[in-house]
Amino acid sequence: MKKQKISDAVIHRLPRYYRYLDDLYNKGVVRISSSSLGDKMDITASQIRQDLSCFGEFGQQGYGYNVAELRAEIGHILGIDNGHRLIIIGVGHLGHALLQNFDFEKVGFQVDSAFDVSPALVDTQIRGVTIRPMDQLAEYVARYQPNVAVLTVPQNVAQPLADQLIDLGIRGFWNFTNVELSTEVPGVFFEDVHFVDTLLTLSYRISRG
Amino acid sequence: MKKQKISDAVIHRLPRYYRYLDDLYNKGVVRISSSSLGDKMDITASQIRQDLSCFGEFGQQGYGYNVAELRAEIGHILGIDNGHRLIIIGVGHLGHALLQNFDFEKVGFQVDSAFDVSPALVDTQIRGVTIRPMDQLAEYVARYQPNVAVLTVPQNVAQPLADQLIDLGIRGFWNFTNVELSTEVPGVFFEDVHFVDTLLTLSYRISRG
DNA sequence: TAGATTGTTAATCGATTAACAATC
DNA sequence: TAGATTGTTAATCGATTAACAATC
Repeated sequence: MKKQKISDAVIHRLPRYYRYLDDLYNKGVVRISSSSLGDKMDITASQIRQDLSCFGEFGQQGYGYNVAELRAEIGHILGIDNGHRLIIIGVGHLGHALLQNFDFEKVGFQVDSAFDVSPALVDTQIRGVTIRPMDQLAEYVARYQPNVAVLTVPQNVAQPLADQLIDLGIRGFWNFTNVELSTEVPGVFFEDVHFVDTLLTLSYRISRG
Repeated sequence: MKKQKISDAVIHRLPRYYRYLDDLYNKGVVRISSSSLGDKMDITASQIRQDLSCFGEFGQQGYGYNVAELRAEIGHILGIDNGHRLIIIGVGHLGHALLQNFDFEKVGFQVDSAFDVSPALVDTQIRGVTIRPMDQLAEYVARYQPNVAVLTVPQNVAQPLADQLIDLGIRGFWNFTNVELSTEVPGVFFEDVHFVDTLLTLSYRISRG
């Protein structure tokens, strides 16, 4: 096992490994070799072994990898068992879609609460999560200390809101607004989901492909 | 200008360039140099110039780039002016969110129609787009020949639906289901939006950061 | 045991950065 | 003109692939 900085390229492949292993696991597959996993995922066996070697030794010569075990190991590397607690800010159509359909528990996140400005939504529940008014946000975060916030709010309020939440202790942002967020505070991470970028990539490919 | 295969790394930076240039354009900025754009975007001036050189010469020595012009050029490279026409399949919370909030026109896509199985939704309109029943999908696509489909449907129907739509002429898929789609047919492109992957990346970072 | 497959080192390939002549 | 900044070539850096000894 090499102990060094993990490259972004490797980090971005980890969730994909996890998805494939989870799928194999659910199908009851017991073992898999790097080469057959590579075939499925359309990458080289070498790359899989090289990637995994950043984190430890999970296989066995002549056998390959135990699916359940490797799935659990990668889940652990990804922090799935770290008990993250999150809040959803903005329960418009998108926030609603996430609350209703996204399986947060499966990837180790507990949804503590949701917040919205709309009086019609406040005090209603979606899938057991209570929607609270925005003006209770600061107090709530200060008291219950969730560590992640999902931002499904209008663009213009995103950065000031993030700044406020960072002060209150939020350390991760799953950002669905179309602006890139940033902060000077160390140890805070943003994951920006830019819908526009992926649609434009598609546009590029069908235009030139 | 080098004429060769454009790498994925470059392609994935193009939408981000476009976003920044669009922002500068809207702010009325007239010119920008590769170094000041690099500062804003937190990448090197060299990389910007190298990337752009794949597609042509858009700057001027001693001056830099004209913002409006470069924005238009990159938009053109991305195929924004190609008159893409798309349909949305599945008008649950997510499909609804896209229909209601996403500015398709701004990136060169016209929303022709939407489809859903729910009788309650059929024949209603969202932002001027009529929702049609799923059993009219094949006939509609065959007749009106849209080229892109947005998939916001349950996982298990995604691949067979995609296969059917490819037969009918769809060439690009903006796929929001959590499965990776594929096809043998050449010239068909999938852009998978894996929410799970980005949330897991965030989990990794806050767990180790 | 023999065959299969790992983890790791070395080789290759590609992407990023630096440098600079050309020139607006 | 002098200063600024491009487009491009060369140098560097990092990521992917290949190869193979170790070993289950």
